[in-house]
Amino acid sequence: MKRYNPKDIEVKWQKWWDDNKTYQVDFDSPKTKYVGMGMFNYPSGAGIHIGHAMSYTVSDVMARFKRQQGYESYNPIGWDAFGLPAENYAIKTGVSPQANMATIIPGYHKQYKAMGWSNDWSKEISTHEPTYYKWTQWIFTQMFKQGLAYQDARMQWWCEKCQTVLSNEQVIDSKCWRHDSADDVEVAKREVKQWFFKITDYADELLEAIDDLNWTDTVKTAQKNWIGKSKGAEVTFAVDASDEKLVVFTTRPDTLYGATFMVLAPEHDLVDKLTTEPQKAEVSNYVKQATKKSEVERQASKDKTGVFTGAYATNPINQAKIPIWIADYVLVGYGTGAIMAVPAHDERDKEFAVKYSLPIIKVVDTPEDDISVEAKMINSDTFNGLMSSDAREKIVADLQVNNLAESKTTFKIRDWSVSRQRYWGAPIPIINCQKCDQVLVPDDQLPVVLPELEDFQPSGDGRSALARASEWLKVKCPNCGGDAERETDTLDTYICSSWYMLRYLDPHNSEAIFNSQQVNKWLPIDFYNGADHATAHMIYARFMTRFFHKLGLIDNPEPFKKFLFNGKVTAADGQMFSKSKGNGVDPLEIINSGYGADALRTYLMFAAPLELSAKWDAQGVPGTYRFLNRVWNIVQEYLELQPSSETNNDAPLRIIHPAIKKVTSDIEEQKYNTAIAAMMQACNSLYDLKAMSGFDDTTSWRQALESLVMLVTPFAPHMSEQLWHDLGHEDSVNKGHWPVWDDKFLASDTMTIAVQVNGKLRAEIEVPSDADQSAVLAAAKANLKVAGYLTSDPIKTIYVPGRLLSLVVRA
RNA sequence: GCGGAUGUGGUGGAAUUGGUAGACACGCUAGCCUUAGGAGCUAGUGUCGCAAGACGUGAAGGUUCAAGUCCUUUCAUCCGCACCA
Repeated sequence: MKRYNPKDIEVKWQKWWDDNKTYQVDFDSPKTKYVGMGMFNYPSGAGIHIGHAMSYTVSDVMARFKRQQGYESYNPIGWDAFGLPAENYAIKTGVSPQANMATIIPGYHKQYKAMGWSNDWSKEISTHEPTYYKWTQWIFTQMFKQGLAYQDARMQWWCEKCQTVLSNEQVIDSKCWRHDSADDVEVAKREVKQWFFKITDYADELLEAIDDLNWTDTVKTAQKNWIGKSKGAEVTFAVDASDEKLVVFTTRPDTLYGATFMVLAPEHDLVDKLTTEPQKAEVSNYVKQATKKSEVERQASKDKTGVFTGAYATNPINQAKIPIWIADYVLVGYGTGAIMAVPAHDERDKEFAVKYSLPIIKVVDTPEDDISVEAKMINSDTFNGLMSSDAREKIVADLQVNNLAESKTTFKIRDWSVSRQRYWGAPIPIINCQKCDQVLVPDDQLPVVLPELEDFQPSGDGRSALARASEWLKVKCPNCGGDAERETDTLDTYICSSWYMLRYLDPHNSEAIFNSQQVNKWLPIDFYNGADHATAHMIYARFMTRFFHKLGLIDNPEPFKKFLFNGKVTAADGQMFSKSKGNGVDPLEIINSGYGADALRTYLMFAAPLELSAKWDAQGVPGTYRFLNRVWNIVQEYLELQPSSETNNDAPLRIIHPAIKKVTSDIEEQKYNTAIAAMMQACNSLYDLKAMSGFDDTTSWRQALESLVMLVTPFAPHMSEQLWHDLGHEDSVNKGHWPVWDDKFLASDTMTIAVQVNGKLRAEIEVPSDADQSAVLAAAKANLKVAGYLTSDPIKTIYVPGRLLSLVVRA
């Protein structure tokens, strides 16, 4: 009998699929489209590890499943090639990132193909190719034209090692995400001119649309918190002995009578102007200290510190004079950078008031000052007795008459900082002209090609190595024709990865970013998964898609229909796989050791529910290997015996049809572990049946075995392709072959009913499937064991049809 | 601190959503078989107990004929966010 030997089979079918273009998608196909994909991969020298293998198999199974069901199913492939590691490697070795990618990416090809992923390689893209980043740059020009790209000097995180600014999410535990080991220093803030995309303009719609997304709740909540909408009001306070107005944001204008002092962020514009002469020294000292500290350092110690400015403000509601302080617990980037402090009803203000002996006035009559409880107003003049929610509206309305307040909504999300002072990225298509200021590179001159260099060290003045590419740098202003210089900043790689899914849908278009009609046909991405980036990347991709929607380029404002935030595979000790720890497991190791990709894929999908993270257990692969081996062997035995009896025995069908139903619905919901368990169970039952009655009834057996092969295909595509062909087929099982169950094979002749007496299981009885309650009851009473517990007639009888009979007797 | 999730045998995990807890695997034990193979087959494997039986889903209460599932309190672990006014 032919033995299961993955080594021979897998390579053979991988080649056959390539030759037959099995996974090549026809964008114009009349079939219903389906797109299943995992998150963009960043190609590093280390190659993929088991964690990647798990993630990409999840979407591959989905794409294969749909392809088998007859969809035109697309599993796209591409590389998020720009980014720091390749550049740092270039600085260290002198090997250009271009050359480096040219050797790294083929290694990925090898791994991806060995895993048996059904990618359409004819549509491969990479973000570092000018044919791609031409359009990344084009997006920048569109943002600029729409007023959504702007430059501004900001305090930015700066990593000394990277010589670049970092976004908030690239700062982890006060260290750079790339330099987070014990001997790396913490990042600090620096004022740098940065380009921003005005994602805040989209904050509201990005938030509103979340509820309708078919995504994991964790991700939806994380995005909501990230966007952080709060409704409140801006209230204007007059400043004593000054024309300046102090505007604060508050979510609780009803507590205005309880405002006993004001607090400005140390960076607030008015600090200098307001500070009185005697306080100047102390205030400037505090400001200096505060700005030197990183935001993370400030947050590390929650002790409230601050100093008095010497100035007073007038509360617009009751003309009370209250002192103005500065303190670093007020953040410059949120609201107006200034607050009215209501120590009676705010923990932070209270702590501050206690420390500096400032008055505390209670204005909402709540137990324990819990302001989230709805209660009546006190100490608030004419508003006393009102419910706080009513007072909230009334106070704003009253002040609004004199323009002293207005309803306002604020967001936590900040504009997206998109420029990086690095070489290995898409150059920002801007020309700086002394006369004309910032001028866009005209569309017909795109792409601005990244020049090849020999030295990749940042220039040291805060600019990238591009500042030394003098020939590239010098350019004529497209506006006035005078001498000008190119922008030396490049774009954040998050931009490259926020629109790639759209490019996948028209990857070779050289005339436009994509063809709208085609993208409209193929959007949204039906299935998307990944173990990271619940917020940043996923919000950016949504923002970008909405932007294209506004431009009229696409109909659908949301890119991803279904998003699965899957768990990670960690090392056996629970640690993350990482290059620095050197604990990565190369999938090729497992595959080449003889178990093959099919067993590895099946194990990874079987080990745990996908949203849970699982520990890598090398013992697990032999387990699924055994299962595949059993599927292989029973098919081979069937073929070898060439049975020819037609006995009308539908037993094999009664085993396989319930499995078809279960597997189909489980895969649809990405419950792969139970889908695989159901296949194992069916396979075991088929073995039992074979032991009992052999391959009785050839036709039923053939149907059962072919169905089993089809069911296994998404997980073990190579083995099942071989079996499919052994069973006499010449086409691919991977395309258009998914079994359909027939309800008539789901039911059996008898059913097992659990019988409980006084809530305890006492017996299981076998009754005909059509037995009604009285028949079941009679059968139960006839059961000796049950009868022994029935000391009297049941005073209560509960029957759950087909499952359980519960009898209650007096104790 | 806030938010989200998770807690079930020696291990990974099932459980039709209030209806037989431990499916399916891993591991382990015993036996069989052999063209000694990353084998295969048979039986067993929650705990206590010779058994009958009792107990058992982080802990403690509660509702119910019936609770892993619902309610109340509580503990632990993981992941986000973190002075957002």
